[in-house]
Amino acid sequence: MKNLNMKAARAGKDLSQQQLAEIVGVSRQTINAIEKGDYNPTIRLCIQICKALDRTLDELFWEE
Amino acid sequence: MKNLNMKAARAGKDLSQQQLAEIVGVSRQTINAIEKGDYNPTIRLCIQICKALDRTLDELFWEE
DNA sequence: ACAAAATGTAATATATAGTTGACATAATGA
DNA sequence: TCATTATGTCAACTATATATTACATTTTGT
Repeated sequence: MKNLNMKAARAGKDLSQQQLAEIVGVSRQTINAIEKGDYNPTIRLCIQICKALDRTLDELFWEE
Repeated sequence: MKNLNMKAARAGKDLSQQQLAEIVGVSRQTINAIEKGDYNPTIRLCIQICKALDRTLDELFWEE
């Protein structure tokens, strides 16, 4: 399922997928795939993304 | 680094590594490795573990 | 309308998450 | 003390997260 929280938080920081990818040290495609929701990143990458976007794990990655 | 929060939460539910592994559908070695801290589980597994232990991602997996 | 940037999406390759089986030691209870 | 269960750890395997390259489409600014 799509990660719209992450997309919104990234937009709120005015970062492109490319820019976020560079900050957290992964490829643009990885960021794209996570937002698109068709895969399952590692917790360390999630934590990196949270720190880059000033959000918590629960805010960006929790799902019921 | 060791995940003592997870170890404590599991103890609080009186579950063995084996039992938790069965609940979340991974091997006992995987649970052991996560608690021992020498690797990087996927977010979906983290969420499964959180649900099994009635904790949130931030409570069990956030790290400064 | 045009150009540039951002995003979506393949295919192939590599690193590593997670499995399986096995064995050793530590902890627990009868 | 003895048997059982829980935990730690290793080696070899399989599945999948992530990289790289490439190209198409959509968005944005002028």
